[in-house]
Amino acid sequence: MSEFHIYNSYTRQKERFESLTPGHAGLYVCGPTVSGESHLGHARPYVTFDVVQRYLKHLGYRVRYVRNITDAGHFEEEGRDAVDKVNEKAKLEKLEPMEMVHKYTSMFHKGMAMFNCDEPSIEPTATGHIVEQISMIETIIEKGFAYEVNGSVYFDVPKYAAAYPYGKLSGRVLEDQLETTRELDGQEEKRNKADFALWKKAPPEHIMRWKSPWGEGFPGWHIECSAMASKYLGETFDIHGGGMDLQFPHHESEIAQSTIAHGHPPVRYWMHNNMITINGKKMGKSYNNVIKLSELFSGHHPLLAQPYHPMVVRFYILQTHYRSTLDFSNEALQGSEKAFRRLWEAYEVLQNLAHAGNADAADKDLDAKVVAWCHECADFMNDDLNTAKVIANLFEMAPVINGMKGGQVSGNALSAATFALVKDTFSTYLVDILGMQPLQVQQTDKLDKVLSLLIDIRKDAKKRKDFATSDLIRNQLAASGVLLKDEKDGSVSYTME
RNA sequence: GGUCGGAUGGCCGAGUGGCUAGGCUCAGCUCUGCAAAAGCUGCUACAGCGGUUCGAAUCCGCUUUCGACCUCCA
Repeated sequence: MSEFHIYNSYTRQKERFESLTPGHAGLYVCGPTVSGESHLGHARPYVTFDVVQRYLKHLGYRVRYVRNITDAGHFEEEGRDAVDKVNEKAKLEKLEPMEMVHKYTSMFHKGMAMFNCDEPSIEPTATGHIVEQISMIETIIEKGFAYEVNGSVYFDVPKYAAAYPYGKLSGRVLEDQLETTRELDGQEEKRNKADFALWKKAPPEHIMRWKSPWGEGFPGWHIECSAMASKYLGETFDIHGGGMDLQFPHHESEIAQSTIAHGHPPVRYWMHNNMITINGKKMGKSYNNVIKLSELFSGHHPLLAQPYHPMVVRFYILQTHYRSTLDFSNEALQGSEKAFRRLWEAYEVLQNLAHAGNADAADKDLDAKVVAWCHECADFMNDDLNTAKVIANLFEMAPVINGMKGGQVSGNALSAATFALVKDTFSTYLVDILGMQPLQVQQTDKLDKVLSLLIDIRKDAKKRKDFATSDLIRNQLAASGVLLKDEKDGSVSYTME
């Protein structure tokens, strides 16, 4: 595809992306609830939409990327008491709510940085936008689609559904929702079971509470995203992203609220990433099968055979299409680690490779293939972000690059222009768009000098056929995580684990 | 129960009518003092049963089976 196409969850088909304001693109992604540490499952949407954002920039758009921090408002409905989720956890940990929110927000930011996710342009917090949320609720009440009961405000879903396509996004029928047998808090207050809360009255023990026209309380489940998205991206904006599990009720409610408040639907393209599963089951708090990011990076978890570098995880995620489920296993992660090491090394080899300078390709067939592989990368990205195929094409070129270094492919096989195209394709796609970084930390000069010394001693030993010494140096260094490699030309390189 | 989406080689995972996806593993070879790396070669699958078609992993139907959502969830 020669233009960017996105699978729109709302229409259930691929559509050509066309931004509302030429040259600009607005992207909103549902961010984390900072009442706990992020886990592997959370990494998927943030990596996915980081690539979306990077690709839009690559296409020349100026992107405003908004990702919220939910630091209040969502409440759990366990048992009879509706409690603010943030509030409850804070009590357990004997932390001030803001203290805990800060802690997990900070951890989240560190995790995102390790994944090399670009920071959003705006990262609004729910607690910082209570005024906007109240104002939006007032508008909905004025328009007659919400009602107040006992200090709480509910959205009138059946009334909305009579005039608008409620349930279209999530493929739901309102009648089914009305038959819910589950006992929910505040159910007796609602006019209809399908109604959802816009504002909840705070019980006395609730710490997080704000004054409102309806008394002291806190915002309902979904209003924060609608209020903040419209504030920073406009009443209609281009892309709204998030996990598939948010389609209902979260995103469906967002559409309903915004449609009433603003008179039209809020989002032009809905994008939903699929879940990460573990042993075939979704990774989620309710399944008790989560692997937290810190556990993933340290390897301290019963299900982990080893630690995994954030870049390995990122690569693993991008090797699969974002709308497919991705099953976790040590075997798969280990495979990705090896694969990524090989691909990145090919990229590094490419950086240091000199081309013969010939204008015409000596191997026309190979040259044509390589050119096609490079050009296809754009088509794959344009076809609903097929990062898996982009990576596959980069792998196709790895043997060519390594072969040019090792002598299996002659230095003039490709034309100078094609060689430059390969270099550009790798840095553009692997680094800029997929956002990959090296696994190794940059060595310090001092360490480099020490290693050079050891390498020289070993070279000398090899000359004297003193293999006992040369192998001792190599093996001891390997035990310390420094791997020596004898190159074909007699030089020695090293990599660090 | 309702709605939706899957079932691809030892493993992971692309792919909506015809062309070897790719990665990892494994085996053999080349190179190498040995090793590692790299290169080459091999392993050719689409849950089952019908149907449409010159031709189906890909379209249709049925069966089996797994999962997601319907409740906070990325």
